[in-house]
Parts: sequence; C-alpha cells; structure tokens
Amino acid sequence: MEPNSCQAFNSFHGDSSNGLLLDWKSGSSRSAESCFIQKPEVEETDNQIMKSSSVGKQKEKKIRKQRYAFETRSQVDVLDDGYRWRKYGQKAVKDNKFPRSYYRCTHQGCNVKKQVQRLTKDESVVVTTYEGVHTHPIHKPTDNFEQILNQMHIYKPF
DNA sequence: CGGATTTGACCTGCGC
DNA sequence: GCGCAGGTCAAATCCG
Repeated sequence: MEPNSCQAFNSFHGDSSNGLLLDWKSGSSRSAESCFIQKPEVEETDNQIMKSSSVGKQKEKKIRKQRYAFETRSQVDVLDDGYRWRKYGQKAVKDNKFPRSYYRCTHQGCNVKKQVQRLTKDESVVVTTYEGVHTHPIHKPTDNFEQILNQMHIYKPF
C-alpha cells in the first residue's frame, strides 16, 4: 500500500510526539536488524459479521480495530513474538511477487490477527501487521524479543 | 493422534 | 452487473 515506506520511517524518527516510536538494533540472535512501528491505523470497522448471509443482522458492533504495522529487516518471514499463531491463509498480492500470509492467535477467545508480507523491492524486509490486542499472557517466552514486545505494549494507545 | 499448514474455493467490497 | 483484489474458510495433508 505504502510504496515509500521510508517516508513513514523518517516521519517516525523525526516526530515521536504522535505516540509511536520504536527503533531498536538487536542485531543478535533473530537476525532482525532494525524495526519500526508504522502509524497505528485506528479505524472503526464493523468487522466480524461475515457469513450468516441472509439474516439482516445489523452490524451494531462497531469496535475499532487497531492495526500496527512493523517493517522488519529479517531473513525469516515469521517473527516469533512469543504468541502462538496458526496460519489460516496465504494470498498473492498485486505489485508484490511474494505472497502474504495470514495468521491468527490460537488462544481461545483471542481474535488477534496478523499478516506477514515481504517487500518486492527488498526481499530482506518483511512487513508484519498486527490487528487487535492480545488479552492473555505470552505463550512462549523468547529471548530479547519478549522485551521488545513488552515495549510495544507500552506504546499502545489504548 | 492432535494440532498446525497447505491450498483452492468462496465471499465481499469497490471501481469501472 | 462484472471483474478484480483482498480476506477467510475448510478439507486434506503434514509433522511432532
């Protein structure tokens, strides 16, 4: 969607007043060199619903879905953030020769989703988009990534 | 054997 | 209304 994501990158480096700014250089075990948070899209979507076709159920549930996009320089597609994910889909996106993977948190009642996409321009960069908020503790502690995740929670504008 | 992945079909929103 | 693009389902399959 955002062809020049570096613009967003600069924007976040130059302006942290808007809440989101995360930049670290782990450069260690996970081969993830740098990462930053793109602006959280706080959008109100009627979401859910799907199926149940005919029945004219009105979509009163207007919970806002928050999406957080990270661009991560990593050699692996899926970043283990400590949660348990189940892949439920994979689609090829236009303008991108790499497929996008869709994951869902396997914790019961936790509807957090995430999608992982690799940039065509830089196949060494993956974009991970989180959707929703976890309401349960981390399933599996990871090395320094856990600490990063923890910071992310701090920055979340609940 | 149970849970996670794979993969094509299906659904929906949107632009023409 | 049709077709495309993105998102999800679900059956089959894989793997510990």
